[in-house]
Amino acid sequence: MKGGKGKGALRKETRSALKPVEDRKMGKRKATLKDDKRKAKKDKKAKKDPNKPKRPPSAFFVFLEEFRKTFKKENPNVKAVSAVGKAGGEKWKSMSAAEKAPYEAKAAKRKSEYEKLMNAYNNKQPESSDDDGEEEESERSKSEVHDEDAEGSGQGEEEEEEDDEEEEDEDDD
DNA sequence: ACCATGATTGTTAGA
DNA sequence: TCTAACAATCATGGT
Repeated sequence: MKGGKGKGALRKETRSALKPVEDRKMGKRKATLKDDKRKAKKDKKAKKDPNKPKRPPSAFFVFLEEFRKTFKKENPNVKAVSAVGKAGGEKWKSMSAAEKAPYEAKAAKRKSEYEKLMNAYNNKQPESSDDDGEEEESERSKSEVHDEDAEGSGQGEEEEEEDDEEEEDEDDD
């Protein structure tokens, strides 16, 4: 019985309006970034968030990290970051879902950590303090960490088992 | 001297 | 629902 994946019937018609900006201009999406970044340093109002967790790298980035090494190794002459991006993106699309699976898995894990970090970050974030009152919240909350090696937490260090991969449904329509 | 940019795709959060 | 911007990287250029 392979009824295991009957859900494949109709994923979702919402696709109707999926990707309205598929080929949206790749122009600089961070145009304002420059302003923002600079402002952050210049303006104190834009408090810097040292604790602010950065967005977890997507499967593509995870793959890119490794790809970069290889690419640079075979192309030590190439110094343009865009070169790696292009080559990486091209190959990424060339990879099969199964191949990207391990990368996605890792990316998913990263996200888990991101959520956790976000939790701590949220904790630090003061509840909208009306005016520009810089309130240095003493973070003695999480500071009290003993040695909780008991671990148990699901997010333990998991050894990467590259050996056994779970090839799942490749969709055999 | 230092910061932003370029290019890739994915993901996340805000409007 | 949809949009926009950011995540890494690294040499180079502009101010």
